[in-house]
Amino acid sequence: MNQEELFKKLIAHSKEYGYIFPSSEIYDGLSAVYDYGQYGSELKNNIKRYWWEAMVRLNENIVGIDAAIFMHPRTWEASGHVGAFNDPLIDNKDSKKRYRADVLLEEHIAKLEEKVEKEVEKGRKKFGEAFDEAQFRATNPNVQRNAAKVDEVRRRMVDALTGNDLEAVRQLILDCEIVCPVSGTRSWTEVRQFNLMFETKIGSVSDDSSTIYLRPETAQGIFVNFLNVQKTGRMKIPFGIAQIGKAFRNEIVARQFIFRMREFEQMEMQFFVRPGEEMKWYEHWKAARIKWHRALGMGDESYRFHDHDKLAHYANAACDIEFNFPFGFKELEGIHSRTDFDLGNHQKFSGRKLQYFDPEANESYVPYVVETSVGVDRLVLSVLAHSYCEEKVQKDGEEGGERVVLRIPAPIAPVKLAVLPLVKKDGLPEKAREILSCLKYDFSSQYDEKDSIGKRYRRQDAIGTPFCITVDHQSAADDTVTIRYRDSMEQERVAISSLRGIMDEKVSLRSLLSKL
RNA sequence: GCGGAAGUAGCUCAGUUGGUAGAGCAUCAGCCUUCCAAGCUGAGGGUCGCGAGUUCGAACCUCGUCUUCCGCUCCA
Repeated sequence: MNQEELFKKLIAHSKEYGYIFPSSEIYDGLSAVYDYGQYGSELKNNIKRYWWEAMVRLNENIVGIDAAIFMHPRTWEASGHVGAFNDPLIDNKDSKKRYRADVLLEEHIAKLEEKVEKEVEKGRKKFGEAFDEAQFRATNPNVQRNAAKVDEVRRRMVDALTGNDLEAVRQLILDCEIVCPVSGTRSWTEVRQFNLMFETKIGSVSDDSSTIYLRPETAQGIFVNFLNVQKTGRMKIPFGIAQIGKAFRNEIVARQFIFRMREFEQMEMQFFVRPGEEMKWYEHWKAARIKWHRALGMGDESYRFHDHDKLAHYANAACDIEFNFPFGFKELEGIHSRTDFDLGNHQKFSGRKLQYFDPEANESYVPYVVETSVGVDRLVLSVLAHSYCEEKVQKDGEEGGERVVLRIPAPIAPVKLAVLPLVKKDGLPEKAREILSCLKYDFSSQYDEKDSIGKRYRRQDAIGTPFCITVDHQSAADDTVTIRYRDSMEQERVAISSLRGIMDEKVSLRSLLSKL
């Protein structure tokens, strides 16, 4: 089975077994929005708890908050989202390719500059030792012409972009005679702008100043609370603030199931450090985060780092932790050294001093930030993709049928165990119910007596239940049951009284957290 | 947003040149069963993605629209 087929089957399986449904499906769904079903939400909650406990509980110097989705609009000016999330886009009608208009212009400018340099190079060869570069640049007509063009194009581009004049951007592309790299033609569409932030209104609808945004990232909720947390929590640098919450981006194209959604959930931790020490902590969190992922036991080779060559405007180092999805290695988590960009800008925009007095260094400063930011939905997808498995089953040594099993790591599985009476008579259901009523307080459990025992095992396999506890005729006699393991399909007989201890050891988050 | 493919029961699909919708699995009720799906009996479930048009008549033809997958594009 190739990866594309596997991905399709995974999507179908997720729906059929109550993990993930298209949003508002009875109205034909909503593009790139999905709902988590009865098992999906359990899985997601378990993943979030694993992260939260690894961050907040295991680190004395990290605390968690839950900031509002709505924030003061100035927040997004300070963060740069109002400016940078507006990309002017243009399509070529012949090749049907889409480009960022500003990138096309930048490339054109780069070409012109290259021409200038070539001309200078020619001059250097021609005049040898006697070459006076400044003089040459000032007098050579070819250099002069192209340098003037560069200046003019750049000036017009900046004017058009800052003035938000999209028609002028298009006109400039036409005037420069920029052609599509693919089709080689100049039939361009209008320039359009997409703001990736969702807008809504707060309070009186008639008041223009009431436009607010759904947050496009959770990080800003942490930055604006930096002082609140630092002071009330008596936090000393280095320290971190963690948060799990929804973020919203109106992506032009959002696809690949729950990999890129318009509404998604992030788990972020912003770690505040002394300026100059950020690289040390950047390396520290890189190591800590990959360890966290690998502790899930889905194979070390499923993860890799990808260092960013092109850094965002706020970062001085950045990398992704990528997971091997059915559609290739893609970003799961980002680790960024954000410098003092965010706190510094909020300080500027709010007029409030966002500094920390460091008693050791005996000075005040705006702390530097190292961020870890992971997509919850992507984690869910990585778990499902890695867990989904179709395999042949042997019966009495002969080839039997096939089974579909979700090999979800037990500590995050939605259902931990199912209690099954071997048959629906002879007092076995009663005994099974008794066991269930003891275990259900500690573990997410199910009870099933319908159909043959084999069929019930398959049902539990399909939703990823790691353990089935089967009550048989021997159970009534000596108070033992069998534990049937999802992955190996093997069984083991244990005393009923030992069940809780055994289950706890196998399914508690402790088993993951202790590896960190 | 562009191009390609698709949309019929919870899932996988059939459905003749247009004539009032079917199967398997799944689900539910009951029977039978001492360990890895597919034993027996019965039941529920679909205005064929949605909306128009053509037609005496549309799941089928035409147009529009929504959604999904693939490619392009984009991605703090």
